[in-house]
Amino acid sequence: MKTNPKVDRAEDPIAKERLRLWLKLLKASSLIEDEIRRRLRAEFKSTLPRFDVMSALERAPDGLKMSEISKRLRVSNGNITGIVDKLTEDGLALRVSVPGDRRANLIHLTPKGQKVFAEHAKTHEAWINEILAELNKDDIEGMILRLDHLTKSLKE
Amino acid sequence: MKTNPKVDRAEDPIAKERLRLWLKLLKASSLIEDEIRRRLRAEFKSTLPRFDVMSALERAPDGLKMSEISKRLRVSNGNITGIVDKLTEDGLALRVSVPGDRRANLIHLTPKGQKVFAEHAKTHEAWINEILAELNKDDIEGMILRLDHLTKSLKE
DNA sequence: GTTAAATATTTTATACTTGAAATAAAAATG
DNA sequence: CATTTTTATTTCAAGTATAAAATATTTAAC
Repeated sequence: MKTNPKVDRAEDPIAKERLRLWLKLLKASSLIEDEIRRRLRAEFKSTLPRFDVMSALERAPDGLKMSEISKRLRVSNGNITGIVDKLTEDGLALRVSVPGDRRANLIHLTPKGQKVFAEHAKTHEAWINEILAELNKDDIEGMILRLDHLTKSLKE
Repeated sequence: MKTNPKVDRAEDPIAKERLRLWLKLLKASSLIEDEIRRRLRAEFKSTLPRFDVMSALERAPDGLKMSEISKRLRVSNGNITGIVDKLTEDGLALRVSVPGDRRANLIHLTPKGQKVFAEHAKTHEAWINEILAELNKDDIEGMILRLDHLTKSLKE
């Protein structure tokens, strides 16, 4: 059986390189993410989703609607319901009803939540600094440039 | 209250850059990963963990022990138990007992599993090629180099 | 060769995640 | 102003993930 290289083997060599890049990007990202999750659990008995929600709330002094949180973190509404429930049980967040719209709530960090998050955020930054310590300024700027390019191209 | 800039504000400017890099790395990686999960679900009614397990099995013609799968994918044993259970129910994988060690099993892809995975893998590669289409050879090689550097530094 | 240690896997409790369905309220349409 | 559509959120079922405990078996130590 004859094969026509133009058709049967038409794979770009560059397609394989793109796949290789993706696998390496995923691996690096997962290694770091797993380590952060591990430390959040061990040091603070917390989790990355909780950290992410608190981080979003921290930057919104007037509170955020549930749908706004899920939009910013790109996760489902139902997911946010559960995480905010837990934060509320732990006294870290509050649902405040919106006058004039009985469907919605504005979620706020409590003062305790602000205090807890401030500590977590500070430690988190130190962890990342430690984990990425081997990267110098050129490495960092080089990667940021290319990641910006990539992320921009992903949004269409 | 006087502050001493050498102590109170001792943050490296580079620490902030490392954090910025991490957030961008995580974002790019999550965007791609979410898209792949979405397509696996929509096109194949499958999931990324199932794809990953089948991919590991495909490269091991003699089968893999449960512990070997979880080691390669860096996930817990219990997790692999559940995924292999599902693959087995669907007729895609098999547990084969190891003569001389009644604790262990070797997990294999069935012929159906091989066929299904071959199709998924081919499509997956095309998706990545499409998703990363904007990246040229220089971008790709530049990122691969830096990611290799990063991943290497993460393993100590 | 019995006891102790290590290995292989499963089970359990808890948490995260999604998409889809359900509920409720507000806004738009006719 | 009654009906439809949109918006906001929760609930649900199913799958994914972990750490820790439980089982079972093998290997090592004495």
